[in-house]
Amino acid sequence: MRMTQTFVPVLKESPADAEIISHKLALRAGLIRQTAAGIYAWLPLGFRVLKKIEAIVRREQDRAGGAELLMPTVQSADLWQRSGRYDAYGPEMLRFEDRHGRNMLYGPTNEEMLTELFMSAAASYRDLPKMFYHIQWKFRDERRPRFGVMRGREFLMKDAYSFDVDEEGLRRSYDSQFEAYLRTFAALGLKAVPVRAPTGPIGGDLSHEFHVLADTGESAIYYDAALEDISIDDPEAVAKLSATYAMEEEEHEKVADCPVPADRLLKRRGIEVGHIFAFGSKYTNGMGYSVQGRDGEQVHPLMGSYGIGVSRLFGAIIEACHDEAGIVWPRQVAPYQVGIINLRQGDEACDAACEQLYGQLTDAGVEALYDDRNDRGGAKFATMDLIGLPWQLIVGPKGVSAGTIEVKNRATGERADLSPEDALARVAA
RNA sequence: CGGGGAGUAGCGCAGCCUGGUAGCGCAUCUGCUUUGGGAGCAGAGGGUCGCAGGUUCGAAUCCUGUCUCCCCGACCA
Repeated sequence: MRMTQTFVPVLKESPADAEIISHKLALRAGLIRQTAAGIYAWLPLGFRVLKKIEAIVRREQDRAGGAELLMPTVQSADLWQRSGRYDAYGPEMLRFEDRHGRNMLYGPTNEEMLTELFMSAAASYRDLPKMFYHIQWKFRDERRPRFGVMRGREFLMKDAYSFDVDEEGLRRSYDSQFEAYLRTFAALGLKAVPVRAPTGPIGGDLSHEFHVLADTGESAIYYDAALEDISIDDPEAVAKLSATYAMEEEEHEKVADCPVPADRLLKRRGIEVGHIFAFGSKYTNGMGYSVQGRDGEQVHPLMGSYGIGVSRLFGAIIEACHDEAGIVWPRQVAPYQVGIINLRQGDEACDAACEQLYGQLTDAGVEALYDDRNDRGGAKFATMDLIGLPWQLIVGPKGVSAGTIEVKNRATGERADLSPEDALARVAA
């Protein structure tokens, strides 16, 4: 993509609305624009990142045996009245009427809908187990939206729902999501800590929150340093991790005797990006759904639900991956892998060198953003650092006449003057 | 929802107290000079001062109402 064809409205100064670094950078780098409190438009660059995050989440859900479907954003109130949550949910639920005066709502979650969809067609234990997921926009009318897309009212969420006949099955489903979460966050280039969570009003006895470590994170978490040594490739990783101490500050303070020796107890800040629950028969029982079991009796399937805040991850990644100059995208989610900076737009040799690089990268399937604007070098450097693509190819008259391209690694700052061939090989690796 | 703050050009802000028809920096446009880390000079364009009432000869400025946004707190992916 050429800079002159896309739309990357970068800002030198942070809009006064933004408070935290990820929000400021997302606005300054031209990734998002706020359109109302807690509601954002995703501009071309930001949208590419969001789609990449979503793709990684999807890949790991598929790997875990999830069946993807897509439920609507707008739901009817009846459904929620049947589960009893229409009144219980409170003003966080956005409610409205359609033209016929029917009560509708913009879905804050889909437990009711999915339960009804599946259970109305499942009659036997043979239909189980099942794991469904969808990635859809949701709306929760937060009292106070803040932190940009990390705490928006409209947000993109992956939510999965499992149905099992017995506790062992539920545990297997839960663990498969647990593992999928570990894989997802690792694939995004993030360090995430699974924290045992209080189950609260949802009930059940099994719940974990996943926190991405970032110095500016909202919550403090305490955990056993041993946790960092557990590899995701260890077949026992889930069991080991769930057995390792990790608690949010508030819960940690309630623990009388912390089982972790002081020298191994770490305190870090984190951003909650995922939450998984095993809540059993709450909905199937409440909504009167059962299947026929092996012995002929009717049983209420046991459910779990598993959420990942996809748009929140967007903010969390920036929060975890930036420096003074701007964003430093992990390769896996970068909107483009390579930025080409033409220092002398209009100079025949520079233009030709850039066009050739751009063409070769594109042909090789390497996503490249070519800054072909008629700007000065300084402005292009600042823009490229701000938007944080992993690699920069810097093309100037000196290098071109010497037959070299400067390659800069955004994360390390490392630079090298290479031949065009070597430069391409370097960034395509 | 309680407490606090803000709406003036695309962005950041001043002007308001002490009414007289709007200004600064960045950005934008034109020209010239520049060109390896957000260029210089000269010129130019752009604002119903959130909205609605009211007071006044006259309102960005004073009064009333209203809408929106932000921050702190309690709750959440």
